[in-house]
Amino acid sequence: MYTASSLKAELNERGWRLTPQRETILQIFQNLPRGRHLSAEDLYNLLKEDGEPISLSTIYRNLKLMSRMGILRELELAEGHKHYEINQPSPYHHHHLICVRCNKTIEFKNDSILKMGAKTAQKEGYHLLDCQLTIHAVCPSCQRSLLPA
Amino acid sequence: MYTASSLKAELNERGWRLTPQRETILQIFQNLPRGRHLSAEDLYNLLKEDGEPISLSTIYRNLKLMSRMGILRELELAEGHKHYEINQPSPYHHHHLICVRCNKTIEFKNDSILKMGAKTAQKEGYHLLDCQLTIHAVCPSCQRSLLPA
DNA sequence: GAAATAAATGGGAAAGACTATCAATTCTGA
DNA sequence: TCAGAATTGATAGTCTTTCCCATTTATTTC
Ligand SMILES: [Zn+2]
Ligand SMILES: [Zn+2]
Ligand SMILES: [Zn+2]
Ligand SMILES: [Zn+2]
Repeated sequence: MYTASSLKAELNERGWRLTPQRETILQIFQNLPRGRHLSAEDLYNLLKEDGEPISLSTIYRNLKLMSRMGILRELELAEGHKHYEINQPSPYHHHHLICVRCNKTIEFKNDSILKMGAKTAQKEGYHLLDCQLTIHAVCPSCQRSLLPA
Repeated sequence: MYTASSLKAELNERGWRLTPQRETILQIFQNLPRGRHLSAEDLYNLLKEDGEPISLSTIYRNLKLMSRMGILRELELAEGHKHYEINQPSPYHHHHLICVRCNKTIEFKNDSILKMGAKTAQKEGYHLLDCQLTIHAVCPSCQRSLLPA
């Protein structure tokens, strides 16, 4: 769990700075309910409605930065744009089962997957940032529908 | 392993057709060496060089279609565009360890992950198409480099 | 096998997500 | 307090992917 000051420490370590925008973004994701994922646009609109807008440029820049730091996870839950969520360790770490037709997403947990991922990264000398099992499938209701594709 | 006629059967089942373009695309992916992944543009150029060009529209349409059918896998190996490879069953099925800085990708196998994915999909009544463990990390040489971000 | 029906292709235009640029602002450390 | 460096915000630009539609091709029917 990041606090403003632990985020600051980690940023400073790399010669970067803690800004109000970065702190706000971190807080949003930390308080997001389980199973909620935000796109850049979602976050932009959410902040605008809350009366503390952040420019889209800054949002895109920081979503990428925080993903590269391992603070956020970058998810492909729908076509055309990415979604983000906070990257949590073992008891909260989870994966996604996605319907490729309607994008209905189910989260599920499995500790052994994270362990295997960490082991694989270590074996190759890679520094682990995120480990996600993504299952592409067709949900029950989309199976019943006779719509094409 | 798909043949032209098994692909035709599967297409016809859904009211679709086997075209020379679809057959060509399937062949390309089936003959691709291990560890090679193609973007839409890669495939377009490859076919053009081979003297049997297919339009970009058709390529995009069919990469999507064949992914939705479970014949191809849609991978996020680099930012900005997708990569595709043939979707193979258990002994050949594999996953990806990706450096988020230089996109160096290592493939690795793990049968238990596919089993877990299949089990999860089944439990929720989803029809499985693809199951991929994606590990985002920083490779050894990028760890040594002092470049920002 | 020819005609009718429906699906697929190709080409170009369009959409839409993301990035680059740069002047103005803000943070940090001397 | 001041200089140097990083960050922001606004906008223009890039680039992948989708849309549109006339033409072509595959399948079905007679
Ligand atoms: Zn999630
Ligand atoms: Zn669905
Ligand atoms: Zn692969
Ligand atoms: Zn690297």
